[in-house]
Amino acid sequence: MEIRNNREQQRDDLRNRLIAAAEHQLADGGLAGLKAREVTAEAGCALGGLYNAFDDLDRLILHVNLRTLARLGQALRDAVPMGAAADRKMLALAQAYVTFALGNRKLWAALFDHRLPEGVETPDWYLAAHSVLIAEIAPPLAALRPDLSTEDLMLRSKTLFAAVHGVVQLSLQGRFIGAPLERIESEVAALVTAMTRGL
Amino acid sequence: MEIRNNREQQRDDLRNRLIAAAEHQLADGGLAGLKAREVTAEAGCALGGLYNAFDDLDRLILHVNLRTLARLGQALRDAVPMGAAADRKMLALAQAYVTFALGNRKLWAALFDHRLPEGVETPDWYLAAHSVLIAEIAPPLAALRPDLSTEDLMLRSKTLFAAVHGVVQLSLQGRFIGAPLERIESEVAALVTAMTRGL
DNA sequence: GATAAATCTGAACACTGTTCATAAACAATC
DNA sequence: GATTGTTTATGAACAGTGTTCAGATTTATC
Repeated sequence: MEIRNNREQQRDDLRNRLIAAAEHQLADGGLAGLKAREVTAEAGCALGGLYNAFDDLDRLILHVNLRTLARLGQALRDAVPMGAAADRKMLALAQAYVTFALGNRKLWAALFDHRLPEGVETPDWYLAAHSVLIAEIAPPLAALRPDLSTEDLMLRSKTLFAAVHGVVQLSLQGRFIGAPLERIESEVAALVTAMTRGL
Repeated sequence: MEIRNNREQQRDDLRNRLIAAAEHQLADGGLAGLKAREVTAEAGCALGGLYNAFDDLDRLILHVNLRTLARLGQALRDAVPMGAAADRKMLALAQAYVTFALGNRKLWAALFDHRLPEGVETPDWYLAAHSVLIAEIAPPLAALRPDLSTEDLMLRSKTLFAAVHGVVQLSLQGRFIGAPLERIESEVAALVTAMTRGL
């Protein structure tokens, strides 16, 4: 039988409550607003309970980010118009990324602002979860750039993502040299068009 | 006479010693490694002295970043080859940016990782200091893209910087979807070339 | 029910940034 | 050069963190 005994159920329950509470606090107050005491209060357990369920606050944040990445991945997959031309797909992906960032600002920021302490290496399952960021880019890019080898295609997909991300990030930061919000989409579109144009 | 009395001299001395100490700690251990007690110890003053010289640690970090921006601005200005074609100038600028980031990783990271607490608005002098990031881009871009209006030219300069920055940042972060270090320069070059190609 | 193992609890700890009463140093005036 | 008022320096104390851990509680197994 696969009866998960009460222990495991409660353990998973608590973990999920903690993740949900942390997600809530993170979406509200950003990384700086995430407090162990507030999270455990909202999750309905004692302060120490957090450290039975997770190694530390950083690991809990990683799990929140995991959820955010899953939602972002879904949004990107949903955004690709079936049967459309490759350049249309690319533009749709970029726009979906902008839309997600704008609609989930604090959680999206946590994805890129959070840092593990020096010397602590990122778990593999967390690294792997980031593949959603470029998974949808490679296929249409391959159609637009048949001159690229598989390896170069992967690299260029990462570069294209990073470039779009940079524009969105500096713009949403809103303090330095980013584009004003109402022009992000058009600037990103120009960037994507330039990068996907063949030789 | 412009005899700056002893008070002002000592005050400026202390401020400079604090900035230098903070820069040192920041270059060593990043933002997370900057501690008020270590900084004041290295600067040779009591803990409270920091709060006579600066409002708080955040403001001290802003002053360190100001220095970093000045050095970065100088590096970028030095990188533009006089009399070269505009596209060469653009590539030289991008490469200089990569080189600076690689050679000043923690201080460069502090430029973009540091956040003021919510509700505290960034001082104008700090915002203004960021103009060095795009100052050298606009002139060669104007030559390459005579079709752009002055306003669009500024916006596109920011976008181009942000795109290059995104690639460098995600690569140096080294954990997600960035290019491997040895390929950053070529990817950035491809990005710049694509973005500066005229219509 | 008895026993052993896992889990929960929250007081205590270590380490932060920041404040503030007090002391010291300085500048101005006579 | 003594007096006086102002500025600056000091570091103990404070408030807010994340994290630990000995003891209490719950759960699973026999």
